[in-house]
Amino acid sequence: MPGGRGGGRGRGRGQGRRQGVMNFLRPCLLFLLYRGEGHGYSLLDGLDEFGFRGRGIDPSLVYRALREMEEAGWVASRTGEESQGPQRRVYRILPAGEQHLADWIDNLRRTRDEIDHLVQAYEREIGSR
Amino acid sequence: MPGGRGGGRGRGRGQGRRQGVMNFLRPCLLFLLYRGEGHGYSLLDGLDEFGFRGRGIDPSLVYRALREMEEAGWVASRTGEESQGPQRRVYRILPAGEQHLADWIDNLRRTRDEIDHLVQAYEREIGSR
DNA sequence: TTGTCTATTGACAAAAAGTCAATAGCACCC
DNA sequence: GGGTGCTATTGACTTTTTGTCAATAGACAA
Repeated sequence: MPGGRGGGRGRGRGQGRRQGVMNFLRPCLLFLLYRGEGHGYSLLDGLDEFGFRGRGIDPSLVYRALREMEEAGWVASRTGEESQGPQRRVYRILPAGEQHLADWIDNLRRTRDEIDHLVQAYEREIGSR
Repeated sequence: MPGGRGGGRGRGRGQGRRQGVMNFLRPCLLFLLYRGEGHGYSLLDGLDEFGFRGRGIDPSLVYRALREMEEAGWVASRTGEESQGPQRRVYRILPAGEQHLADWIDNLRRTRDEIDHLVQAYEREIGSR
């Protein structure tokens, strides 16, 4: 996603949107859950590995994504785990979510290859000038 | 862009949106113009190379993208070229557009690598189970 | 009580993307 | 001449996606 992986806050309300970032967020979250259950903020921290540096995304976006995936039946949650503040809502992946993740990874491979194709075509064009 | 590169028409008005597709469209168009000027429908056909199969995107989206890039100062157009129908509007890239394309390609490399990172992390996780 | 940190939810608003209508011009056929 | 099909472009309505920030809750410390 061109320009879609930048960090930092937007530039005011609704401007400078990083395109497709939520679209990458969901597979990242699903994968983190694949590795093990977690709650909102712990998953937010885990996103560091995928380019979302230093809580580089608004926490409410994480919660929205988790809620949507739960509504889709890919993950389930329970409340009750103690924390330093309010109780945590802990999410875990479901079999349907694992299947969806596998499909998503396939799509991501395809996407990666298509981006690569454009990059290489550009490099060839540059090299021939 | 997961699921965002599928072909074919959507499934009714506004449903089943292919996410981020316009976001990939613009660098593709800009690259095609980098290789040589063209008009709307010729560029639409040129997109075949990048996964937009068989005019796999609505022509009006191509024209919109071209218009926006012209407003941004990356490309310029002229009318007057004869066709089998109405006159064509032929687009060509400008120096600002070439610079923007170079930046965009850099971003795309980064995006490709970030997607690859997730894919590989998933494969490692699968392999260790 | 106030401040800070963890933790979650929600709603408004802007941006991005999709569909399809409308129009124009040429060639060909009946 | 009128109709059809193809090339070619523009536009507007609608839906979907994404970002910001407000609000609330609970624990702990000063």
